[in-house]
Amino acid sequence: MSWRKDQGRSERGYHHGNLKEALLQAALDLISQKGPAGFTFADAARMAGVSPAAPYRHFRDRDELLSSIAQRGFEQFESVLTQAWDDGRPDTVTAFERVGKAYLAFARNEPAFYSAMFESGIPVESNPALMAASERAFALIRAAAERLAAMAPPGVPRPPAMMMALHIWSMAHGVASLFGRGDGARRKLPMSPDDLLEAQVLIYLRGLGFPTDRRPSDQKPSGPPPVPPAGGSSGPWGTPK
Amino acid sequence: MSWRKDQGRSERGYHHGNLKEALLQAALDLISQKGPAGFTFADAARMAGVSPAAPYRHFRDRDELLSSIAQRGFEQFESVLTQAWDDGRPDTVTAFERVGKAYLAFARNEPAFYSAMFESGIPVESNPALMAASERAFALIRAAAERLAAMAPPGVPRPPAMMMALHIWSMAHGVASLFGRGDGARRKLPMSPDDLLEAQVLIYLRGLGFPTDRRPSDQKPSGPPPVPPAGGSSGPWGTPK
DNA sequence: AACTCATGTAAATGGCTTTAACATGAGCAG
DNA sequence: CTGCTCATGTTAAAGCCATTTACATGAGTT
Repeated sequence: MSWRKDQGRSERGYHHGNLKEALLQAALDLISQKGPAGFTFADAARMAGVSPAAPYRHFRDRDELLSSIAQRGFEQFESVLTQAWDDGRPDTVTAFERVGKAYLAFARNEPAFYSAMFESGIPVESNPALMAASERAFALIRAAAERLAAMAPPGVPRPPAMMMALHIWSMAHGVASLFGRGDGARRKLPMSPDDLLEAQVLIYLRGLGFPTDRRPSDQKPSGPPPVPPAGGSSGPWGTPK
Repeated sequence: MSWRKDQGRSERGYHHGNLKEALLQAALDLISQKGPAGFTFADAARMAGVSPAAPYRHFRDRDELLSSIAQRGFEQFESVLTQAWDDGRPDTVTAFERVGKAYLAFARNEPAFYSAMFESGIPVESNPALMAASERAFALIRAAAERLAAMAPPGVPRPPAMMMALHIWSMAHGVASLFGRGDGARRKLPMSPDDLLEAQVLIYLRGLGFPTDRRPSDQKPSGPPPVPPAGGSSGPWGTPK
């Protein structure tokens, strides 16, 4: 299977054979190097070994390529989050935290995707497919929030799952975009972005009345844990770790 | 005072007289219209009524102009937050919420500044003046967090103010950049960004053990309010408002 | 073998960025 | 008032991009 164009160099007939993929990959590389702004259509073409006009056979324009990348990004994002969620196993809170870490890991490991998705300035709502992909990703977060909300302690008004989902997303996105980028993060922190987010989410959940000492105590809100006395000896922020 | 170049039109000698300011203003307009990416140096020059090369007498290049704008943005930002904080009057929690609203208002009303500050891709750390301005703005948030932390309920480990500040900033930035932009916000919400953030912060503070029923009960943690039973009848999210 | 259509290329247009050489005129020295 | 000088503008030009149009290639089909 190595007979076709090997590395876009000399060996390649008139036709590339897989240009669309090559362009997406090239763009991804370029974006991770120079940001979504620095990326140029011509560069991607050059990197794929074709003329500057060739990409137009596969993408209406530069923005469409960017949109495609963002869309793929959302798809991978959804996939990654779904795996992390693992349908709430072994228990809802643990799984939820895993999702948070997966979120940050994605932002860190796939800065190109992440910036295409959230910082490229492309109008998400203008592209139905893109928006659908985006919503599928968010749906995972919402589903997880739903499960969390369902195990809210009894006797208190149950928090709207949608609101929780939006809050969680905001926290994750806030941490990721302020501190968690692979690009050598913008600012110095007293703790890792992962820890920062984890503490934040735990505090938030505690604020909703959830027990946050994480045990497989799921599905069993029988013993009324009304509210953990707000910080035993193991708060969400340990001693200077 | 209206004799000088009035609107960059015909009446203007060889020299503009105030080009630097005019360029900054023009860039600001352009960015708010087309985003930090769509903004072009040449456009700004045109808008100011000068040749495309003129701006180079005032800014090394396009990026320096962007940095200048970001810096001014941070300065205004700091000013706005400082006013909102009002040194914690009438009480810490109220003032704190005002800061949150001011944060979102800034992002909404000054999208050009906000995107130059957080989404233009300019490396903050490379420009000392810019970074300093950024840190002064953050210092305000940290100072407020410090005050909040100081009034933490007794008997529980006091949360690190720095961590709180980072958390609050993440929440505000997360909400602002996901939902709170003037550009017709990216997604539909069941509640306003302001309410979303307020609820989030309240839940978070409650998670830290703070009383969140907001009264001028400051400075007076005498009557031990250990923890409000996590959601009386007035949770941070009212009935569908 | 001839056809056709997707996929590439070449060349041209129009912008933008940036630089270099030149022009203006505002402020200051005499 | 007369000149000088330097900050501030202008023109012109090089080099890069995006995008379009006309043309070329060749893979798959008939």
